[in-house]
Amino acid sequence: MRVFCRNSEPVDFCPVKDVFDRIGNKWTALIMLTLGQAERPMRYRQLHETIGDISQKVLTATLKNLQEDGLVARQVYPEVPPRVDYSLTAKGQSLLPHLYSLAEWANEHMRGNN
Amino acid sequence: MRVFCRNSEPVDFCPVKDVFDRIGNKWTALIMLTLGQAERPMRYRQLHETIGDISQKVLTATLKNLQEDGLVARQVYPEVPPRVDYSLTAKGQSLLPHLYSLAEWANEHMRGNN
DNA sequence: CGGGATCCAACATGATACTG
DNA sequence: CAGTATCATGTTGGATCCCG
Repeated sequence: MRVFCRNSEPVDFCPVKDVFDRIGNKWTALIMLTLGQAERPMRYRQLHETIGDISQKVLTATLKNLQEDGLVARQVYPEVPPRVDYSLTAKGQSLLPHLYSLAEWANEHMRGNN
Repeated sequence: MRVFCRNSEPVDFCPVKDVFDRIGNKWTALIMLTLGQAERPMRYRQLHETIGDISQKVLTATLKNLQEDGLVARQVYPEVPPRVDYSLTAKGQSLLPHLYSLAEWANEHMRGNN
């Protein structure tokens, strides 16, 4: 099965391009790994503090995209103050091993030249 | 081995973030897969025609980055008209399987929602 | 607490024309 | 042929303030 595309045969879907379009931004992969490593769902603030440098706006937007892609589940509790939990969906978990192996590759081959 | 990072322990190197910083742009992964699938080195124009939509400027810049990261080798032949061949280095080839598995994941999980 | 709204700087990408 | 130079535009990410 061809997972990339050529110009000669016009395609509607180019797996390698599309997946990087989705998860190739600055924070997506790190957010997913962070959620994947937690045993339980994480609250918004917990996620924000764990990741660290990310701005509220971008964290919120990235989580929203992940939710739309079906990779992350968002659970709202009708409490005051509000509480929102985030966790990986089954689909999100299925992506995790690939992110890990990429990260491991980087750990072995990219130290020092960054 | 931890391949992602936390804010609590300041790190100089965050594999998952850094690898996506490098190969997470619009064309890098597709270029690598294209080079990886060819048996022989590819000329600049050949690469350009195979990829299709990419502009000259971006193709040149991306190849330059790949070269600086040691993922792609650039061979110049002192001919007229000039001839330049591109191929994956061993390091570049070692990344290939991870790109493939990501693309395969996309092929199975992302069709239709793009 | 978990955002939304706004404004802005930086960067990535693209179109076009030109060149050794 | 394989680029470079320039200009224009789109997109991303961040800072700040505000709100239920």
